[in-house]
Amino acid sequence: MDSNLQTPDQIAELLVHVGRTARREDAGSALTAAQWAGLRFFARANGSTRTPSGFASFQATTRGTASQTIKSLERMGLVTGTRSDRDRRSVSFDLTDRGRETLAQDPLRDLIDVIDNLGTVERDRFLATLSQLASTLAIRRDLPAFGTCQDCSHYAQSGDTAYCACMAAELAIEDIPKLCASYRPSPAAGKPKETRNGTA
Amino acid sequence: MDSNLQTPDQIAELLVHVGRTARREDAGSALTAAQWAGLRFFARANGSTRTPSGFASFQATTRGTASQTIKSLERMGLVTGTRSDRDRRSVSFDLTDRGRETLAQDPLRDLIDVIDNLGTVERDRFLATLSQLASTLAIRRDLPAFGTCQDCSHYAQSGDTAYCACMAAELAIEDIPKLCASYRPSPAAGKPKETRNGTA
DNA sequence: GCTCTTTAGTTTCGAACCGATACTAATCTG
DNA sequence: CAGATTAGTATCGGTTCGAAACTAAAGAGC
Repeated sequence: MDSNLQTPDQIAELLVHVGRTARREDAGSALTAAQWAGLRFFARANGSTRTPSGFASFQATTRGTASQTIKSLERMGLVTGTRSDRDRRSVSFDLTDRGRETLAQDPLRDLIDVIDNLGTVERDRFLATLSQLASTLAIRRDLPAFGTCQDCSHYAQSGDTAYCACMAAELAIEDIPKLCASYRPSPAAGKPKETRNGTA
Repeated sequence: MDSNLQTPDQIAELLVHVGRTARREDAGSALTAAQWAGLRFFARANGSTRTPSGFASFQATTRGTASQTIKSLERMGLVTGTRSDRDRRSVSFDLTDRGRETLAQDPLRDLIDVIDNLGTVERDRFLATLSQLASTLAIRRDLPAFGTCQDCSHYAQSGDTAYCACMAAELAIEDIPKLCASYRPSPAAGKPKETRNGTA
């Protein structure tokens, strides 16, 4: 009971610790921590999100810093940028083949493997709690929440096609499980309840 | 099901992301991220662990870097070091009163509050999974696991006094819930089973 | 006793990371 | 079409961090 009071502290610290330990091992590795983060981000974020600005807010850093990191990845031939047609200011980055090869050696793989060995139920529960922490924390800090489209309240599935109320457009199939900067947690996120198809 | 394959990736990335977001906010804050980490560590680690080396492996950094961080904390009057009598090479650091005051404004408090708002069951489950990840990952990386003495297989309670098989000595009461670098997960860690007072 | 090795801690140096600032260019507002 | 806003880039300087070299204490082997 006395130890119960400091449990949240323990958890918070442990969480930071695991995050840090997992990221580490950049030494001797081909890329720096920031570069790995970039590579991961561009692999997992949807089309409208994998821009310098998107990466900057995901990393909780400035656009200038993000731009540098991206440039270094580009110099190494791991990502390529293409300007958007709809907004000529905006640049979207994709992994090259070499980028994908490199990502396969992500030092985070150790952590991924360890997570993979959890039971399905435990893993899903863990993910649910973790997402909730992420959203709540982001709201508290007034930062974008960064969840996947499929869990987003902007998301609606109608027949074969998916629709995003935020973009006011159809959603590419490959973008459904990807990260979006405009993510807004849907009311029942994480709980495998029956879906309430409300007013949307 | 196809999304199931990448769930571990998602979790891993999210974990790193939350860790990073939570640590952030050093800007405008009195201390840097590394300094906060040090302050936290020296507040939560037991006597034989809160040394420069202990901090270094907890942070997954080098002893040199750890030494610098500690020195800066010492200059600010937040920690004080005392040489061990048993080993004149070793220095143990404690928080000063100012250190404790400062720690109360830990930017991690946001995350702690968010965790605090979880239900008890969910929180405990989350902690159990997280600790398991931490231990497994540490073993895989051949790093110290850093758990609390009370969950350690070296720990034995006999009547009023606690004993640590690793130090081959009695354990101070205040050290029982603290972090130790020599931590080894006990077989039934995390599961609130009845205690098996075995051979120790 | 004495040497060799290992371990705790510190120092120094160079590279990186990152935030701030100033800038260009495209879009939006009215 | 002028002003405001937003996406992205370039440059500068401070901070941090990892690698390597170093001192000093403890242990190992004889």
